Amino acid sequence: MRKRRQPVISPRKAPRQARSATLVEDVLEAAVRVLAREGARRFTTVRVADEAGVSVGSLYQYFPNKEALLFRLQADEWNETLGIFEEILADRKQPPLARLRRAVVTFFRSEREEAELRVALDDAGALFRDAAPARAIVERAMGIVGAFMAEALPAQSLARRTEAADFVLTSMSAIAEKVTARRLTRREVDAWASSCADLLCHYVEALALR
Amino acid sequence: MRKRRQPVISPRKAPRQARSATLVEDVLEAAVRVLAREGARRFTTVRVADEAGVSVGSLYQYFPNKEALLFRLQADEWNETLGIFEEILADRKQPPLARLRRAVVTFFRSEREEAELRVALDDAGALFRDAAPARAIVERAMGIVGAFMAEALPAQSLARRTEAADFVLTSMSAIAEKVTARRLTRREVDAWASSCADLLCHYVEALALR
Amino acid sequence: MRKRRQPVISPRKAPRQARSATLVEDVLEAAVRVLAREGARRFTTVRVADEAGVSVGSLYQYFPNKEALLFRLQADEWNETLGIFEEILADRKQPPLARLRRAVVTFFRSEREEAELRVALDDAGALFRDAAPARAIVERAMGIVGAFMAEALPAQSLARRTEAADFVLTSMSAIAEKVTARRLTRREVDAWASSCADLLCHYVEALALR
Amino acid sequence: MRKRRQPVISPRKAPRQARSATLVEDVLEAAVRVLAREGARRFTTVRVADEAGVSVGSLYQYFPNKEALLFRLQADEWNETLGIFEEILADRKQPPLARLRRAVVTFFRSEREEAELRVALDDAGALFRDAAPARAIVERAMGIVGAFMAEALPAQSLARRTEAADFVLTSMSAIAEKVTARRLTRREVDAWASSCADLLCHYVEALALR
DNA sequence: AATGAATGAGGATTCATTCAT
DNA sequence: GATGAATGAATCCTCATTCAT
Repeated sequence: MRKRRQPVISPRKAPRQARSATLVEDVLEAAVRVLAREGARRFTTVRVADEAGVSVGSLYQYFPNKEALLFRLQADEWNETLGIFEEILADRKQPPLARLRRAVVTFFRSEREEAELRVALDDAGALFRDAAPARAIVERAMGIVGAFMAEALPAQSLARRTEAADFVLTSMSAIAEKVTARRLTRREVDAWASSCADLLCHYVEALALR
Repeated sequence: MRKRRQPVISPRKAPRQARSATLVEDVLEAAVRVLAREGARRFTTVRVADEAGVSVGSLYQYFPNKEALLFRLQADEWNETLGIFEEILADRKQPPLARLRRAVVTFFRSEREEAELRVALDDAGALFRDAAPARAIVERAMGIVGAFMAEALPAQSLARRTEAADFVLTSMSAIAEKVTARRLTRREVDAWASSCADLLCHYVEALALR
Repeated sequence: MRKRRQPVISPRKAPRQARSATLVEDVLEAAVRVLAREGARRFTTVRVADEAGVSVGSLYQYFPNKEALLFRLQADEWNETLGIFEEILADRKQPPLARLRRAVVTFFRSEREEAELRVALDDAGALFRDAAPARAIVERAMGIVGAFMAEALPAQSLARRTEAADFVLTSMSAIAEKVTARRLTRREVDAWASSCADLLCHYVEALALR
Repeated sequence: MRKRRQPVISPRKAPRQARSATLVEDVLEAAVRVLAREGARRFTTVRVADEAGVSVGSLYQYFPNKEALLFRLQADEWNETLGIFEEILADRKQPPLARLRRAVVTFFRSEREEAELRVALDDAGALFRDAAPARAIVERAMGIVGAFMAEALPAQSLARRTEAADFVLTSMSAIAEKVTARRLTRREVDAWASSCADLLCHYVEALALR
C-alpha cells in the first residue's frame, strides 16, 4: 500500500468564545444529521456547513479537514461509551464478574443505540485507524479494563493482565459492532450480550485459576 | 438513512468464452494489485482496466459497476476461506471440538493472510452489506456451521443449533477481522485464535449440557 | 522556503489521433486567448476548457495540471523564437558579427510580438522555473549559441566559449524581456536591440582578442 | 488584456504614532519571514498578521490590501539598493567610469543578497508593474543615474543622457535580476558584474565620443 | 483603535460511466 | 465485441476582506 499522507485529525484551534463553542456544537450535530440522512458517500463539508447554517469557511476554522470532523464524531461517541463502561467496572460494591457482565450488556446496548452513526462512520472513515488521537482512546479503554483486571486477577502478572484486558475489550467490541450493525431489537441484542458476557466471564475465571 | 439506489452487484453477464473468462480473471487480479498498490481511495475502474491491460469498456462489459467488481473480490476471498473452513469442520475423522479448534485457528490464519486485501476492501466499500449475493455467502457459511452443530449438538433443536452456528460464526469472524487488521505475526495471531477457540469450544460444550 | 512539490510538467499522454491533436491545439489556443483576455489571475483550467469548447476532463487528459499547460505555452513560444534565432546564427553566408547583430534584432522583435503572452506567463508562472523540460530548452539555446561561438571564437577554449554563450544569451534575453514588457513601438524596440547588439558584438570582439 | 482593477497600493494611512510605526515594522518583518518560510503561494494576510502577533484587522488598518503590503516590501528593498547606488555614483572623488564599475558590482551583490525575497516577490505578484508608486521609484533611479550621466557625458543633450541612463539602468537590473536568481556564489556573481560593468563602461565611453 | 470570527465564491482536480468509432 | 476519449458534476479546501463586538 502506497504511503498516504495521514490526515491531520486534531482540532485546528480550541474554540475560546461561547459563540465558537456553539458553532462547533452546531456543526457536530449537523454532521450527525447529514451522516444519518444522506449516508457516508454524500457526507461533504459543504453539506454539513449548510445543515449547520454556517459557512464552510467557519467549519474549516475549527476542523482542519473532513477527517478531523468525522474523527471527532467517532471520538465523542467512543468516549461517551467508555464513560459508562468505566463507571460500571469501577463500582466496587459488586463482585467483579457481576460488574463485567453488566458492563458488557450496557456496552452492547449503547452500541446498539449508536449503530446508525457508527456504521455511517465506518463507511466514511477507517481514515484514522492509526491516528494518534485514536490511539489515545484505545489507551483510555485499556486503562479502564486494566484496572478492572488488577482487581479481578490480582495474582497475575501485569503482562498477563494487560493481555486479558486486550482480549476482553477486543472481543467484546468486535462482536458488539458486528451484531449491532444488524439492527436487532433490544431484546435480541441483550441475548447476544448475555452470551458474550458468559464467555468473557468464563475467560476471566479460567485465567484466575492459572 | 435516505434510500440509496442499491448498486447492482451481480455480474452483468457470465463470461461464456475462454477469452472472457481470462479477461475477468485478469481484471480481478489487476484489481487486487491496484488496491494493494494505490489504496482504496485511488482504486478506480480506469486504473484497474489499465493495470489489466484491458479497456475500461471491456471491464464494464463484465462488471456493471465498480461495486460489483469490489464485491466480487470480497466474495472470492470469502468463498475460498469458507472452502477451507468446510473441509475441516466436515472431517468426521476427528472429534467435533478438535475440529472446531482447528477450524478456528485455520480461519484466523487465512484471515491474516488476506488482511491487506480485506482492510482495503473495507475502506473501499462496505457498499454491499445488504446485497443479495452477500447474503448468499452468509447462508453458505451458516449451512456449513449448521451441519457441524447438527453433529456436535444432536440433542438441540434446529433453532437453537442455528443460533449457536450464528454465534460461533459471528464471534469468530468479528474477532478475527479485528485482530488480523493489526498485522500481527503468525505466532501472535495463533495465540488469539487459540484463546478464541477455547471460548467457542466452551460455548459449545456448555450448550451440549443444557 | 518550504519544500514544495514540483508539479509534473510533461504531457500526460501524447495525443495519438487526429481528434486529440486538434483538441490539444484548441486548448492551447484557448489558453492564449484566456490569458490575454482575462489575465493571469483569472486563468483557470475550467475557463480554458470552456473557451476551447471542451470539457475540463478532456483538458486534464492531455495536461496533468495547470502548470503543464502554462509551461507548454511558454515552451512553444521559446522554441519558435529559438528556431528563428538558430537559422540566423547558423547562416555561414554572413560574417559572424553581422549574424549576431541580425539575430539580436530579430530576437527583440520576436519577443516584442510575444510580449503580451510572456508577461502573462511570467505573472502566472515561476511555477515551472526549475522543471526539467525548462532546462531542456535552455540547453537547446546554449547549443545554438555555443555552435556560433565555436565559429566566432575558434581560438578560445570550450569553457570560455560556453561562458560567452551564456553571457550573450542571458544578457540579450534579460534585456529583451524587460524592454519588450514596456510595449514600445517596433522602432523603439529596434533601437534597444541595436544598442544591445553593439554591446554584445563588442563583447565578442574583445573576447576574440584575448 | 481586460481592464483589471488596479489595486490600491499606497498605504491607507501614514502611521502617526510610535505604536503604529512599530506595528507596520512588525508586519513588514513578519511578511518577509512568511514569504521566505511558506513561499509565495502560502503568503496570506492572515498568516502575516499571525506571524507579526497582530490581528488581521490591524494589518488592514495600515495596508489597504495584500498588494500594498507586497509592494511595500518590494519598494523598501528597491529604495535601500538605490541608496547604496546613489552613494557610489555621486562620489566625486573617483573618476566616473570607476564609480560606474563599483556601482554595478555593488548592485549585483546587493541583488544577490535579496534574491530570495525578490524571487518570492515576483512569484507573489508583479501585480503593481504600472502602479504610480512604482513609477516614483523608477524616477528616483533615473534621477540618480541621470545626474551621473550629466557628469560623465556633459556634452550630450538631456534627451540623450536620459536615454543613456535608461539603458544602463535597464540593462544592469535586467541582467542582475536574471543572474542572481540562479543563486550563484558571490565570486560568480562578481564575475558577471564585472563583465556587465565592462559593457556598460564601454557603452558610456562610446557615447562620450559621439 | 483593535480584534478575529465569519463569509462564500472560487479553484484545481478526479472519476464513474457512456457511446461513437 | 472492444476501445478509450470525452464528459462535467462533484469534492475538498483556501483566502481576501469585512464588520460586529
